[in-house]
Amino acid sequence: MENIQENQIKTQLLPTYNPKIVEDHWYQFWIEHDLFKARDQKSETKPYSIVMPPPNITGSLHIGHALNNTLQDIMIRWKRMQGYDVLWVPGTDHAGIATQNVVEREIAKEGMTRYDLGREKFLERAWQWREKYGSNILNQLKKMGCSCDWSRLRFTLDEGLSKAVRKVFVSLYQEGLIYRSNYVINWCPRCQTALADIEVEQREENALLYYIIYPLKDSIKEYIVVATTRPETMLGDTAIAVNPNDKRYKDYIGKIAILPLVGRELTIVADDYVDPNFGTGAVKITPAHDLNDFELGRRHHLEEINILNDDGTTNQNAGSYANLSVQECREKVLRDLKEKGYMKKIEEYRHSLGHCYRCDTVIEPYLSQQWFVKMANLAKPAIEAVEKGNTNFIPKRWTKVYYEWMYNIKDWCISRQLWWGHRIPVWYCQDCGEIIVQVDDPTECPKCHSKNIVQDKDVLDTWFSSALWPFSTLGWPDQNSDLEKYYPTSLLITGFDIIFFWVARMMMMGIKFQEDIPFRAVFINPLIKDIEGKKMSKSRGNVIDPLLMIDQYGADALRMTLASLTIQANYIRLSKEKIETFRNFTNKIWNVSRFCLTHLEGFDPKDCKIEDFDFNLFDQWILDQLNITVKKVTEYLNQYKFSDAAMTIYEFTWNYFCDWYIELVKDSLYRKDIDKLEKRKTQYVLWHILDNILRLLHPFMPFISEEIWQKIPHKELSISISPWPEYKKEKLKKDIEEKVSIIQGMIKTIRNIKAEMNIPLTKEIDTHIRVIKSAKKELIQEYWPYIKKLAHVHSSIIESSLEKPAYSATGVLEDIEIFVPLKGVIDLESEVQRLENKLTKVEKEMTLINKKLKNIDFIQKAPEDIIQKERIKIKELTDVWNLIDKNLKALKSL
RNA sequence: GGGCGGGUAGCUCAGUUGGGAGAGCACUGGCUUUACAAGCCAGGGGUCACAGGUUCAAGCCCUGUUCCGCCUACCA
Repeated sequence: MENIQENQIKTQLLPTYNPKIVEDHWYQFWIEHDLFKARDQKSETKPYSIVMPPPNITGSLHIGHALNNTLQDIMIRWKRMQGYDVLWVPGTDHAGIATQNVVEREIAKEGMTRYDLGREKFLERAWQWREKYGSNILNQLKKMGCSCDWSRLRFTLDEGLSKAVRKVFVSLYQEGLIYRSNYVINWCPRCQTALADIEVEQREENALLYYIIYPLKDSIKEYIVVATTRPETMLGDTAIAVNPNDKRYKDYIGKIAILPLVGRELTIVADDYVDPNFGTGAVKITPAHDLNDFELGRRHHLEEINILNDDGTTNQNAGSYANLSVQECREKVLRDLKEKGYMKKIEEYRHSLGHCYRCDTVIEPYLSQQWFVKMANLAKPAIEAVEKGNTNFIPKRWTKVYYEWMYNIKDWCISRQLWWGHRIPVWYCQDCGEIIVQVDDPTECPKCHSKNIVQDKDVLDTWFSSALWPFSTLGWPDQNSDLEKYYPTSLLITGFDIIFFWVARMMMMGIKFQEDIPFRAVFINPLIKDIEGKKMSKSRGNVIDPLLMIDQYGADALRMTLASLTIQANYIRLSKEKIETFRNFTNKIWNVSRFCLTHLEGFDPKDCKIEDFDFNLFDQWILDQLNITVKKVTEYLNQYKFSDAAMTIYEFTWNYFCDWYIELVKDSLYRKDIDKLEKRKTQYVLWHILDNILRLLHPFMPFISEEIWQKIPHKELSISISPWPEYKKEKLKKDIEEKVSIIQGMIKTIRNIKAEMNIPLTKEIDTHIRVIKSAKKELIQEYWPYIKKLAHVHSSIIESSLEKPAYSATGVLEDIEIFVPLKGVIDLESEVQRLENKLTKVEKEMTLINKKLKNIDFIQKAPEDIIQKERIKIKELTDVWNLIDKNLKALKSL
């Protein structure tokens, strides 16, 4: 607390806002006072909960995290201010492959592989690494101002979460929804593990299509030609397939072909899978290295020959081609085929190739024994939940993406040949062959009581534990009040790239194990690209580092920028310049607050009786505008329109409060002879508006709003637990806005004349104002001091009838004429030109409206109020035109 | 092949039910106006991709065309 006060003295007078001496202090303050902590089951308060998409422990905060967590924090802080019992669960993900890669690289520096260390020692190293670096990203989130409940921090490999993983696995296994099978899966030879389909990135590449001659047995002349992009896989061929309706090959079906270089006999089979129009219409079949071939092989009971080792080199099944990398093997096979005359031709070809999403290595389809989850039945209720609207995607179009994947869902390969992760809770009895699947580690085989049991070597896909995140983090499977109170969570915010990986799987697991959806809404935030629309990447050198931006501009500026960009699109473009805009905004807030603070000296809202105050036109106007702003911002946040919400506050603060209200009240604030009550009233409005701006701003810009709010009179300990401004439904006085707009119009018109006549704004001038309507005349007279001040006018005549001074410039506002006598100063020609330009503008508008009004169909068919509007418009424009024209003629006759 | 998103000011983008084209940045001119030059004041700038249709009225609804981006699919 002392620190903070010292700090306030330091910052009080600085003319520019310095986030560096403010941000850490307030974060510490919030933490010290437990302001981010959710209540508990005893609290009756309505809950609002979000579970954070857990960043990888290997990760460092990038701009995508910054956006995602800013949006969550906005919602969380907003709901907290609205009085909800708010819970934002933070946590990290153990990231199987990524972490293992990092630790392997580390021990490689010591000249070792993980196999040198052994599983146990390797895992020790991995945990050490995690202890040392695994919280980096969480500390970076604190820099962002994220108001997570750190007392509920979770990690996917925690004891509790691991228990949840085991319980889910065992339960799904017992239900027959998890099974073990030999299947062609995606194999990353570098990571040496299986990958799920969606972990493979397809990319189009230039390749070659090789046409290879396969001779027929018992025939010297006849042969069959097959086309392939992966010639080395021929070593695992066990058949050739043709389409049964392909006349060209009718006589070949059932015959035997000889595999070149190897000599293996291949049956020629008929199958509908083969497209007669592609290649030669004949396909080599390699069941162990191609999914389609595998399935065809099963239909025709073909032999499955695996020619690869786990590391992607060829095994003994490749014969004389053994112990080569795929590339080396391909080269050797091609060389030999050409040499021996088996290569018919080679064509250039473009096709898509799978790459590992973690290390980009080319994926090999690979036959191996893996664990799978049966998805179809799990998907069904998860689809229904969205169809019924129990869970809503925002923007809505993402529902289609979700459905598309869910309808075509395939079984999920969940075993990974890694060491870092949740080890599969399956044990095999070495004596009787029993398979033991249970939550707790067994000590003996339940069937034969042998102690000779070994656990499955594999670990589970990281996403398997992530899928449980919304309930495992809340304490499941332990009976626990958090789960009861905060599940289903209120909202999930994430990127569209993990709708399949994560959102869909959480939906399925949540519904399966909690019998309820995991979240009521899913907001899909856009992905950030650079200003040219290119993806940010280290190799391109176009990354914007959020921590650097915080250092340069402050966390608030970054957050507000990100919020202001968050429209409901797929991509948004970010640049430093955009952040600068909002850094400037923080400075604007800082300075208007400095202004307010100097005028709030000695002010205490407790001394105020609002009934005693006589709010003038501008007071009422700014209070109304604030009220409208509160309504808009609240509605926008309700609809997750972050950009609109942010920009509405921005506009009110800058364009209404700073540009107009502050300027309008300055005079009375500086006046020495001001009435005490009058002064207190003005102070009250200043305080009230500023206080509300800060509270509206707090979810977006938590630091600066707290810093300033603590300096103005306030009740609560922190702005973060002060109430969100409420919209007051009372009818606004209709004429207030109209009156203010006339006064603003007068000021702007005079300023415009000055600017266009090259007169400095601050040069005092005289004006003659002709205003016929007495109500308007009185209005202008009443508020003349304000117009005089803001437009820098020296003296004025305001009459319903007066002569236009001969040598003068003219401004027209509706039916009001403003003359600025400029004898000796005015350049007649340029004033004529100026008025003519204005006339042209008005004429253009009039033409459009006249066209409408002359259209009989319009008069007959358009609604009355629309027609009326147009008539009023044309009347006003005509008046303005006449006035300008009259003055123009007068000028010309001089 | 299938699907989705988008083409509005020089740039980045708003524009909810059809009814006077907006913002930020950039640009131009002026300003030592006592909170702020990270500022203040004033201003210029758009055939709303193209073609057709519905309508009294279309940036918005419908059809077609075109260009860009993304996702997805087992054509070897």
